[in-house]
Order: sequence, then structure tokens, then C-alpha cells
Amino acid sequence: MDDLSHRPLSFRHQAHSHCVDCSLSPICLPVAIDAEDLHKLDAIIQRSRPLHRGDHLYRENMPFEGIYAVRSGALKVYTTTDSGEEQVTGFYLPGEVVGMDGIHTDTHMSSAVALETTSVCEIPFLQLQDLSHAIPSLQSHFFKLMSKEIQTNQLLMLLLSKKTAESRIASLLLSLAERYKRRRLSESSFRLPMSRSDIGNYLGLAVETVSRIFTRFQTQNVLLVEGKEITVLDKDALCRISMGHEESLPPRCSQHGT
Amino acid sequence: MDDLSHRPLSFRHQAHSHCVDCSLSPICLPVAIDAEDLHKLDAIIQRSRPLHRGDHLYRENMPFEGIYAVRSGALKVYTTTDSGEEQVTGFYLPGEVVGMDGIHTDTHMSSAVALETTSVCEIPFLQLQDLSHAIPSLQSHFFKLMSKEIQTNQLLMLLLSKKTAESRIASLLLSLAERYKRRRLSESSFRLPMSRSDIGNYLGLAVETVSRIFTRFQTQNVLLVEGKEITVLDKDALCRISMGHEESLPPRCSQHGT
DNA sequence: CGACTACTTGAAATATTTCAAAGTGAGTGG
DNA sequence: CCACTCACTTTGAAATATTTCAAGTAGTCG
Repeated sequence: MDDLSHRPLSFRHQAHSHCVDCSLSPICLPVAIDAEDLHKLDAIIQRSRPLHRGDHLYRENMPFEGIYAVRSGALKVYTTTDSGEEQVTGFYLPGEVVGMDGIHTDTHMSSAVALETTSVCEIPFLQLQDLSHAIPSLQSHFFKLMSKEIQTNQLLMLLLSKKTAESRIASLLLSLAERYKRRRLSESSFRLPMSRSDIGNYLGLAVETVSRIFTRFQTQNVLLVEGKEITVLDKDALCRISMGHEESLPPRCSQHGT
Repeated sequence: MDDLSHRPLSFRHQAHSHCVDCSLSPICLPVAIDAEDLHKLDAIIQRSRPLHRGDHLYRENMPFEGIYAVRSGALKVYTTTDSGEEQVTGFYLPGEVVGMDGIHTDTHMSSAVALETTSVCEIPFLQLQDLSHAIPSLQSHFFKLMSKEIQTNQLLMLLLSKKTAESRIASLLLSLAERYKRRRLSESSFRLPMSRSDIGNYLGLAVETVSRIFTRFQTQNVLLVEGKEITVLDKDALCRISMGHEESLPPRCSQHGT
């Protein structure tokens, strides 16, 4: 079984890191790709050694080479404003794909940094494009993936433009909970990979405001906050808050676990 | 010359509305497509009669059929929040492509409404996908187009999350000016197709705030405001305001006309 | 243990929203 | 053609949310 000679030469990486074996494949790029085509995708993917906290996956203005699927850990993506400050544009968790904003300029328009020890699969873009050409379902899936990214950003804009600090934070927490759930992890109890200051930056709030709101949620028995460990005590309340008014109709996101 | 018999039957529309003749083609989808392939794209494009102010191009939850390139006029795209309010997610001007957020669900996730008399080219998505498969440069271009949309949204998030009301509005005006310039129209004097309330909704500000800021900009001799007619008197100031502090280093967006 | 960085908390300053009202303008029907 | 209406815009003043400034408290890593 350890005889790798039947595998193409391009398989340079550890035996355990193939898409077929990856627990994330149901939510990652391999979705909607036939088993027989999967090895073609697998073959172009580069697995490199993990990044440590603070290591950059890519930086603004670096040539764009490919997109990255997060395998473990978490990434923070940010741009630098003209005045030199950092502006966080997103957090990426395992199974999510990052770097698609660089496609149209051949240059990364943002930087991606590891928030904790993080490993990624790099998918060189030229090869992905060729492969998409060969496998229509991959082309189609990739269009969808980008479309989803567009929509995610639109939802975020919605979040940012209309809501109060409380609802922004509630929305972020619900989004994270949803993403943990997707990975079959607890949606009610998880660890925030990012700092309060990253959250504030992302949501357009001062750090102090973020901190105060966590405290407030704790006081209201909506959350249990222990540093970065968060336990959602009252998801319904969080939903209500995220949607606008605390006292409003039961929200549609309220089907909390059985 | 009026003999159309040499043309494929699929050319059902007016003779004047072909990509080859369209003044927008240098900034629209036809960019980066060989002349010889252009007619293939042209052949799948549906041109319909113009929408009037208030007409919807598509609505949330309607089946997704294709994307649309704006030919003239202006569109407002919005979603409806759980609590029923409208949230504007973008404005689309001639040469811009709208509807890409619906690709991944086969359903429109937002609604698009005409802000004034507007004509669009519909590009049925299945056919575009097939065509992308046949014309690699189109696939590539479309990836880029989506990537650009992602980045535009990221920039907007940046705008929404960090800045003050003044800088949000300054940024919007600069963005519009840039887009008019791209179409070889005046970048210093133009008509806003949207209402103050749309602007406020889009930028996450109360209508009154928008109105006050227009007045303030006028008082400061940054703008001349006559209802929806805007004249930019001091682009440098607008740039400075959009970037953060009024008193800051000369911004990089300050190369105003010759 | 000490130095750091991240986080929390309070109080004053500020920006924005909300409420209320009045002004403008385009389109309609008398 | 005028008067009327409706929707949009502007303005003011009070209410509110958030930021900023200023300490102070935890953790964490060497």
C-alpha cells in the first residue's frame, strides 16, 4: 500500500493529503466533480508546509499565481488603505477558498495572513483554468464559487451598511457558527481565531466597542465569553439582534438544533 | 446592405444593436474577445425593449437565467432583509454587468430595478458557459469579470466599514466620476441617477445625513449641487475626504484632468 | 518574573440618527 | 394654465450610538 509507483510523478506531497481523503471535500472545490476527474484536480494542487501565526500566504502587489483552499487553521485577508491602515476584508476557515480577487489583475489586491497555524492547498490558476476548460463541471463549479463569493460580500455589505454595532457582531457570530456547523463542528461553542481588534476592523467598529458588546451579550445571557472561547447561549436572541430590533418577530434563522 | 439573409437566423433584433457597433464594447464583455469570435457572443445576446423607471429587470427568488450588460440608463440592485426593508447593494451604469450573484443558486438573490429608462443586453448563462468552453479567452475574461466584481465589493466594504459619512459620500462620487470618465463622459459634471435615499441606503446613512453632507460639500466649495446634477469643483479635496482626513498628504487619485 | 500585547472599563467628546417640519419640483386634472 | 398632490429633499434640534482618550487588568511568551 505504501508503493506510490502507480501514482503520477506530480504527486510530490504527503500521501494523506489528497482530495479524495480530505474531510473537507464535501464543502471544498471537489464538490460537484466526478470521482474520475478528481485526481486531475488533485494533481495540480500544491500542498505546502503549514503557515504559522503571522505568516503571510500572499501580500498585496505580489504576482497572482493561484487561489488557495484553507485546509486547517484560519486566514485573515486585508487590504492597505492609501493612508496606510489595514482594512480586514474577510476571514477564511477550512473548506473556504481565498484569493479570487486577484484573478483580474494578475496581482494580489489584498494580503492574506495566518491567524493561527494554517495549512492550505494552492491551486495554480492557469492550470485550474485549463482544467476548467477540460472539465465543464469544474468550470461551472468555479463560476458558482465566485458567484458565491460575490454574494457573501454583498451580504456583508448589507451587514455593514445598515446595522448597529450589536447587530454587526451578532451577524458575524452567526456566520461563524454556520460555518462551523457546516464542518460538523459545534455551532454553539467555538473559538474565535481572530482578535477583537480584527473583528472591530472588519466590522468598522472601535475595539472598545467590540469588547463592550461582548460584555453586554454576556450580561444579557446571550453569550458566554471566555476570551476567544464563545458559547452561544441564546441563538434566537442573537438572530433577533442581527436582524435589527431585539423585539421583533421570530426570525427565520431560529431552527436551533434538536 | 439591408439584406440580412447572410446573417444567422438568431439575429432577431434591430440591426443597430450589435456588439461590433456598440460604443460600450471596449469596456463591456466583448473586451478581450477576437473579432472573429465576437459574433458568437453577439449571437447569444438577447436585446429586449427598454425598461422604464421603476421596472424590474429581475426580482429576488426569480429563476436565474442570465447576466445583463447595461447598455444605457442605470440599474439599482438591492436585497430585501428578513425584516422586509430594502438594502441597496449596488448601482450599475452602462458597460457594467449585473446579475452574477445569482449564478451559484440558479436563483436571483437580489432584485434589479431601473432608475431611469434603461436598456440591457441579456446574456443567457448556459449559453455563455458553453461559449466560454469553446472560447478560452472568454472563459478567462469572465473569470476576470467576476473577480473584478469581488474586488469592487471588497472596496465597497472597505468604504462602508471604516469611514465617516463624508468619506463614504466622497468615495461614491469619485467612483461615479471614474465610471463616467471610463465612458468618455465628463468626470467633473454629471447627473446622479439615484435618489438621496438610495444613496443613504447604499452607504448605510440616513437620508438626512446624505442631504446635509451634500450641502456641506457645497458650502466648502467642493461640489456644486443642483438636485441630481453634480459638479465636482475640487476633486483633490474630494479625494482627501474619501481617504480619511481632510488635512492629509496629497492623495494618489489627484491627477485631475490636463 | 517581567515585558508585551490583548482585552476591558469608564467618562467625555463627537458623529449620526431620529423626529418634526418646511421647502422644492414634477406631473395631473380641473 | 393654475392649483394640487405626492414624492423627494433640505433644515433644525434633541436623542442616541459610537468613538476617543485614559487607565487599568489579564493573559502569554521569553
